Formats: sequence, structure tokens, C-alpha cells
Amino acid sequence: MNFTKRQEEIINVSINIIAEMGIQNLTIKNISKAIGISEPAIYRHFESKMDILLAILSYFKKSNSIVLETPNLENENTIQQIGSIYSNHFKQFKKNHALASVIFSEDIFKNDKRLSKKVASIMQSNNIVISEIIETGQENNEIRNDIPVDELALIIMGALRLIVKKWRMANFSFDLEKEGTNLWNSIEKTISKK
Amino acid sequence: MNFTKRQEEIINVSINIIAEMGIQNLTIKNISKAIGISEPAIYRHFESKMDILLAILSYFKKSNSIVLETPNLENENTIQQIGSIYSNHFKQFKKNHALASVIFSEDIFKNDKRLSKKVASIMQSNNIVISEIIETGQENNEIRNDIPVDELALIIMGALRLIVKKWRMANFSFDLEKEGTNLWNSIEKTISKK
Amino acid sequence: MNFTKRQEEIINVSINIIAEMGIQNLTIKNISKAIGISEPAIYRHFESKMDILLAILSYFKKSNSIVLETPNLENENTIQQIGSIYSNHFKQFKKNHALASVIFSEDIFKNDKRLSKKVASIMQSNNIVISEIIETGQENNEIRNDIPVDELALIIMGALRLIVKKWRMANFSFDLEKEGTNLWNSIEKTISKK
Amino acid sequence: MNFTKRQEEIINVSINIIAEMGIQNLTIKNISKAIGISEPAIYRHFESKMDILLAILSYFKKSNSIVLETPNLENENTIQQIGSIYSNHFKQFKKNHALASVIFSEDIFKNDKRLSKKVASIMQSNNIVISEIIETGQENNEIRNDIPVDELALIIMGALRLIVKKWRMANFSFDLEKEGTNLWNSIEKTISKK
DNA sequence: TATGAATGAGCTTTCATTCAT
DNA sequence: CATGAATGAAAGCTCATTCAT
Repeated sequence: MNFTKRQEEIINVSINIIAEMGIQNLTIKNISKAIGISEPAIYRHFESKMDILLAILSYFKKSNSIVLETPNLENENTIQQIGSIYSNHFKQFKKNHALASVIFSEDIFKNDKRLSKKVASIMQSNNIVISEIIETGQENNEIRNDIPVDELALIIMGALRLIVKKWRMANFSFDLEKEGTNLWNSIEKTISKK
Repeated sequence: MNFTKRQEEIINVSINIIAEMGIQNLTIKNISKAIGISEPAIYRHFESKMDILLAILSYFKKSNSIVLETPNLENENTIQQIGSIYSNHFKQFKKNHALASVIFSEDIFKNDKRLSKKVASIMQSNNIVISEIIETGQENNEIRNDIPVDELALIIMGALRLIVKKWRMANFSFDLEKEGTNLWNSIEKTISKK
Repeated sequence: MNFTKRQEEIINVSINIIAEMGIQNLTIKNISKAIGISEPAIYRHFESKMDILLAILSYFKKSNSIVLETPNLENENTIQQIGSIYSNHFKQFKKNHALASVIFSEDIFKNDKRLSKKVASIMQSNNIVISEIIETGQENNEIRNDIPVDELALIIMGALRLIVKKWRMANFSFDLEKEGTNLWNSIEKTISKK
Repeated sequence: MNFTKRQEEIINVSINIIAEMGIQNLTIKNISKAIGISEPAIYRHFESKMDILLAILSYFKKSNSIVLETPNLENENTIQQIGSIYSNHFKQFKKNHALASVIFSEDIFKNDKRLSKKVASIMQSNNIVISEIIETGQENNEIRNDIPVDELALIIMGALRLIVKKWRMANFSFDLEKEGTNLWNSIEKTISKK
């Protein structure tokens, strides 16, 4: 999972291509053209196109880990932790629009078993992180108890995903961090134990 | 927007292929093979592959209209109307798994301007329907007033989209109608004016 | 060689298509679209596309006969006869631009043995007509004797063909009849026995 | 306008195919088969079939330049210059039958605007060269003055074109250089100031 | 006489990938 | 580490033609 500079370049360029032109336009030709090297040169760095796609997913996993697991280290309450997860997402996406355009588009990787398996496992582990925070929150009487963990997770992550989708469909034209924080404040109202 | 039998067949088969194998595998060859006719025969019914994709989006638009606008006709309160939208979605997806796999995957259609424009307009008009119901609900004191319409819409539709995504990533192995109704009941708790 | 009305329509439309879009665009689809009937309907009138091409050549042969052999009937001298051939060509082409664009383009019919054979025979018989007139002219001391018949024929017909080609490459923008008559007067000077 | 070896090979092979089988048989498959490489390999050397056709026209332009402009350099009188143009054409065509079969067949390139534009510009610039020689000839009292330049050009080039066409329709079976020289001698008689 | 639906063959072009240099 | 040249497979699409109606 440790990529060379060129490999990282290929991964980034690939995410950009998917974000801007769709997975159908992620071709070796387009990748190499974007980087400015020849097509065979790509194969010095990845054995096959499939490996590039797997590398993209690995990059997503790493990205998610950073965004999701950072708050645990700090001494916040659970509501604050989820708030941090929200704002960490927004900060990351602000820096990297392409990532926002691809990371929640799991269907892109549906055309192959290995890919969709990896996608599923990433989603699964993300879910676990969120669920554990919520569970703790309910135990600590910070999060309301009358709604099951899974459903709270759906509400929290569903809204996050959808606002990000709207943001990129609006061509990143509104301030995701501001609107997203407002959204989070509203969700906070609905899920926190008053 | 009035399709012949063959055109409908092509649309349905195409949605199935996208659902099962991803957009990359939606080829004229795969479509014709699935129907049992030759590849050139497809071109008697659609001028180009692009027209098939546009027809799929038209079909989505029609599907959405049915699901979203039906409740308005009946004499339900706004909370019940949104509940109906939820259950209508679940009923439709239960009947047509492929539709569930594709209708919220707007990114599939990102590789072409005409397609992504149409996708955006569909999302837009869906959003309007939901927002109007919420607005009325707030005016009628059925839905809480301390959260803006747009954010309530994000919560409601975000959760719906995400549970559907989980359902199909779980290979349709849980009862979407049951779990979805539970989800709705929980959301109802969070958004209705107590 | 007696064509029905529909057959004549198909022949004319085909000549127009070749003239305007080149032989590569002479397809059954384009022919039927231009006439306003379905593709299979064409096959009611011609057994195959090859038969349409052969019919076009037959039409050329007939056209040429009229243009070339008419003057013989009248009591002109040979110089006047060739002058009539010139002006007959121009009159015909003025009425039918498409014909001008195709009748001297023998290469169009090079992709098939039957076609190129027919083309060759048409050229051959045209050549005979011209040569006979010239020969008579030389015998009658109307046409210079110091140049062989064949070469006079090349000069006369070469200039005619080339001015027609220039005319259609100029989009029929100059007055072919006027310019052509001038050309003929000049050629007359060069070939007639002073 | 500087072609690689492979590009030149493709151009030559393409001219041969057009000459022998007509433009309709100029397919990527036929080109690649004739060279002995695969079809996609062609696309390493030309971006599209259109570019091959444009390259053929560039080759024609270059060919024409050589044939037409060479005599100007030498110290011949204008009649001799035109004679050289004639014999240069014949020499070139003797070496390259295919070229003779294609270079005067402007209609082959009528199916596309870019092509026909280029064809027209080539014809135009050729015409200028010939006309200038004739004009000088008239000023020098070498060429008769009672026929306008344009008409002399039509006579000279029309006969040249037509004898070449006859030669290839006769399957190159007569001696073009001999017959052509005779033709030129006859034309010389008709156009030179006695 | 005409058509809607279909097809085998073939078109131009792009794909991921390989290999000699 | 990089490239120019190549390829088998497959893409979207068009061709002339057939056949049931």
C-alpha cells in the first residue's frame, strides 16, 4: 500500500479523469496523456488497469481512515466527534474536488468482482466506525436512545453523502463547509438527547 | 417519450445490464444478446447508443414522477405524504431491483454533457416536489420549523438513498420494505413537530 | 433499356447523390430517403444496387447518343457538326447539372468489372462518332490534315471535358454556354483548314 | 508535409488501391492487408482515414509541383517548357501507373468538404503555373496571340488529361511517352505562332 | 406496391496490453 | 525509466439485402 511518486500521480490523475469525464473515459491513453508520458510507461508503474483501480480504492480507504478515525484520538464527546467527521470530510473535499466526485460513487467499481468486494469492505469498515461512535454516544446519553444505531448512521451519513453530491452537481459553486456545518447543526438537533 | 414495445424492452434490458455489470458493460452487443436479436437490429429502434441512454433517463423521470407525485393527490397530511414517497420507492424497487441499482447512480451518466444535463434536471425537479411538501408541513405545524426546508430534504432523501444503496450492496438480501419503514418511522420522530 | 417512371426517378436521384456527395454516399438508404420511400421499396424496381449503377450507365449512353448523333442528321459541315456537339453538351448540362458532374467521371465505376467494361464501351463508341466526323472533315478539306484523327479527337474532347470540370468545380458559377462557345471558336481556329 | 517511411508506404499503397479497385475499396483493412500489418497499426501513423486521404492530396500537390515547376528553372522557351511538362508527366506516370489513375480523378475526393477544398486549391495553383507560361509565350511571340490564355490552357491540359485517361483505360497497353509526344507535337503546331 | 423488422458482413476506430529498443 | 510500433479483441455503427405482412 506504499505508492511511489509516479504511482500516486497516476492515482490522482485517474481520480481526476473519473471525476471530470466519468469512468468510461478512464483509459490508459487518457491517463498517460494527462501525465505527459507514453502509454507503455504506465505499465512500468502498474501491472494492469485493474491494479490502478484497486490502487484508487486503497487510496480511498486511506483517505477515509484519516477522516474517520482522527476524531477518536481527541477528547471530544461523541456528538463533537461526528461533527468533526463532517467537517473533516468537507475540508478534504474542498482541497480535492475530484475526490468528492468519486469517493461516494461506489457504482463506478461494479464491473468487476474484485473491485466491488473491496468497495463493500471499505463501506463496511466505515460503517463500523460511525456505528461505534453512535453507540458510545447513546451509552453516554449524548445521542437519543429511541432510534437504533443503524438508522442513526443512515441519517447521518445519508445527509452527508447527499449534500456532497449536490455540491458537485452544482459544480462546487456553494460553500460546502458553511452549508455542511449548518446541515450538521440541524442534524445535531435531531439526534442529540435534548 | 412514447416508446414502442421493442424500445421498452431495450430500455429494461439496458437498466438490467447496468445494474448487474456496470455501465462499462452496457454495449450494443450485450443489449442485443440479452434480447436475442442482432446488433444492427438495435438501430432500427434507437438511432444511437446515446439515444438509448437518454431513453433510460426519460424512463427514470417517468418513474420518479409516479413515485413522487402520487401522494399529493390523496388526502394525507404531509408526514404521511413523505411516508408514502418512502414506501412507494420501496415497492417499486422490490418489483424492479435493477431500477434501484441505477436510478440513484447519477455518476453513470457523467461522461456526456447531454446526459448529465438531463440527470441534473431530473434531480432538480424531484427536489422541488419534496421541498414543497416539507414547506407545507412546516406551515401546517406538522413538520418542525427550526430546521430549514433544504436540510430536512437532505436528511429525508439522503437516508432513503443510502438505505437503498446498502440494500443492493447486500444483494437485496434484507427486506427493504420492512427496514425502510422502520427507518421512516425513526426519521418521522426526528422531523415531526412533537 | 426502357425504364419505368420510378426507375427513372431512382436513376435521377442517384446521379444527383453522386454529383453532390460522391459515389461513396450513393447508398440505398440515401436513395430511398431522397425519393421518400422505404429501402426495401427500391428493390421492387431494381434487383440490386449494381443494377442501379448499370442503369445509370445506360442512361449516360442514351444521353451521349442524343448529344453526339443528332448533328449527323442535319446538313452541316463537319466543323459545324463538332460545334453542335459542343453546344448540345452545354445545353444538356445547363439543364442537368448533376449529369455534368458525373458523366465524365468514369473512375466512379471502377470498383467492378461489369461497370468498367460498360464505361469503356461507352467511351469507345463516343470516340468512334467523333473520329468519323473528323475523318470526314479531313477528306472534305474542312479540317486540317497534318494532325492525325485521334489526336484531333483528344484535343477537341479533352478541352470540352476540362471546361465542364472547371465549371462544376466553380459551382456552376460561370456561363458554360458562353465560355464554352468561345472555347469552341478558338479550337475551331486551330483545327480548321485555313 | 514531411512523412515518415511508414506514412509514405501507406500513401503509396492507398494510391494503388484506389487505382486498382476504386475509392470504395480503400478501407483500413485493405490498406493494412496490403502492407502486412494489423488494422489498428495504421492508426499509429495516421489519426484517421481522412488524414490518409489528405496526405494523398499533399502527395499529389508535391508531385505536381515537381512536374510543373521544374522547366521554369531551365533556359527553355515557353513552347519547350510546356513540352517538358508533358514529358515530365509521362515519365512520372510510366514509373507510377497508380498515380496516373488517381491524380486527375478529382471526383474521388468529393465526399468531404475538406478534401474537395484541397483538390480545388491544387487545381487552381496548377492552372496558374500553366497560364503564366502561356502568357510569357504570347508576350515573347512564341505562342499564338489570337486565343486567350485560359482557352489555350484548357486545350493543352485537356488533351494531356484525356490521353492519360485513355492510356489507363487501355490498361497502360500503349506507349504513353511515344503517343504523348506525338500529341504534344501536334498541339505545338496548333498553338505556336507560325 | 410498399413497409417494418431483421441480418451477415463489413466499416472506422479505440481498448488494454506487449515487446524490441 | 521510457518509448515507438505493434496487436487481438471489441467498440459503435452502416451496408446491401431479405422476408413476413
